[in-house]
Amino acid sequence: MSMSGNGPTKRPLGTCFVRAHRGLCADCRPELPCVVASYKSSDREFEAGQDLFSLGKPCDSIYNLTEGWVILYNLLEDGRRQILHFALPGAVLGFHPGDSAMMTYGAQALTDVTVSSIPHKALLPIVKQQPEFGLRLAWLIARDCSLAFDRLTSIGRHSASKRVAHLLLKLFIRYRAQWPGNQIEEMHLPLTQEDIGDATGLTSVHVNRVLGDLRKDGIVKFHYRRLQIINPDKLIDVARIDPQLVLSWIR
Amino acid sequence: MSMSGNGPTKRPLGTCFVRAHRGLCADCRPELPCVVASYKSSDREFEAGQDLFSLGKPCDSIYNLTEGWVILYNLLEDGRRQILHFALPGAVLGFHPGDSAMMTYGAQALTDVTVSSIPHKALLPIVKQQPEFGLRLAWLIARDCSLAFDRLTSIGRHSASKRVAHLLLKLFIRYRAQWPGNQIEEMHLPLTQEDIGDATGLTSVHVNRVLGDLRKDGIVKFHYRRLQIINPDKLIDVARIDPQLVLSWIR
DNA sequence: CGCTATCTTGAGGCGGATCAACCGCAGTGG
DNA sequence: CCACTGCGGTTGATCCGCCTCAAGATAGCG
Repeated sequence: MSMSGNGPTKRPLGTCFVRAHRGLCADCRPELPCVVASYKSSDREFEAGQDLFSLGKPCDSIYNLTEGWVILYNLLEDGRRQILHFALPGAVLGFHPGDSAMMTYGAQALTDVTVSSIPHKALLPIVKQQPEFGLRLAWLIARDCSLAFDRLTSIGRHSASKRVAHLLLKLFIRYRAQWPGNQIEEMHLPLTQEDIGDATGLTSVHVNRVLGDLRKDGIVKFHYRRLQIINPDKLIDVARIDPQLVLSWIR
Repeated sequence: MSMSGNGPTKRPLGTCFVRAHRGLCADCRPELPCVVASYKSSDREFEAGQDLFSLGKPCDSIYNLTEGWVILYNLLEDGRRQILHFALPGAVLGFHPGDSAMMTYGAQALTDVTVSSIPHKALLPIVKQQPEFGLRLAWLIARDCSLAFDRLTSIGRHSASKRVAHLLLKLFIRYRAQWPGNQIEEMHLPLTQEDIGDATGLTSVHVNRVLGDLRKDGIVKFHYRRLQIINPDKLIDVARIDPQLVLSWIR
């Protein structure tokens, strides 16, 4: 279940095939020389459904996601789940506060996934050789933190339909940002309605009703992991996101 | 409204007066040489209620909080608010994704506050001189991110009383961690019930009822900004936090 | 073709929001 | 000294959004 075949139909030739994933590697931000090239990072692959690391267990490496979708999640003792974050290519995973501490959340591959891993022990040497690496790492983590704050506001203060709309819009924009210059209004979104519920703090039953409403209102269709944005303006309105801000994301 | 006079009554002499605030400065993690000493960071003060930076405006410096409490928050168009994070001494504020971008959240001083500020422009030179600085920065931000994930789970999946208990317990533990070796069960918590509501996604009315229940059950008392933990074990149970984990925090 | 995961739809209940008083207390100004 | 004001907390009545439980329907897959 890779991302291939799910992409947009018309895609500009040339650089756009090089995904702008903004990770730790060399092609991400040209103005900063890259480190990973000089450090022999080892690639790993995970199948959809596998855990990259697990809740309550130690994790001795950080992962730089190069292909696929990963969710970070928390489990409650009664089996319910809260999805904390959707990681897209470029994300850094597993940089935890405190060396060799237990992870306080898990990471599961939503699709087949490839990552390059760097042991925690290697971080200090890398940083000494390439000081910019540390800043870039901080920058990537700060972005994830900002996304977490965003979802905190959504879950804490918005109604069900706004939460779902917000989630879909954000994922759509983040996905699209990986293929700059590309105009799409449809994408493969590897989620079940249960996943959407776990991310928005709702039950899958209620997510289903909300999606039905959004479809009836001609805003979005989400059916069997295919997301279509029918009316972007309405979606932005329902998601309670500043249109100005959306423009700045799209660039 | 400084923190003085609010501290615990019996405090071990000696090192415990040096607050372990784990910030960017030299006394935070002895194993890593510090940077800020070599960079002439400028101190600033803010009064309680003032904004360190505001939602939708640019912010050209990062702040290292040295004294006081700061909240990060979001405002909705209808005037409601979501508190995203409580920053305690040692925290790094204003390191935003993307240089000179608009802040997507605001920061307000809950008490009188002192910070040392470092312009964004100075970060790259600092990192080049002291590479560990970048790692420490990333580490601090990752910790905040982890706390945000924690609250996401609480708000998304727990009942009102669990959310409130979770918040109070976390704040208590984080406050106490600043004074290691100190046994206290009472603290000055500079929050209103409205603040607690804005942090937990509840209304102040409902927070009031929940606090009443917690008081009746002999778990905690929170009255006019004074928090007393009556029954820590029960609180840990209600907050749905792994007792093992709590122990590891307390050390 | 049966099995399982996912989606769909309905009925009923509850947790927390909303609306609306009222209290206690600290200023503050006459 | 007391009236006035404002903030924060307290309490009650009512309402509604979302959860829960339950029973199909549909799609994907070996």
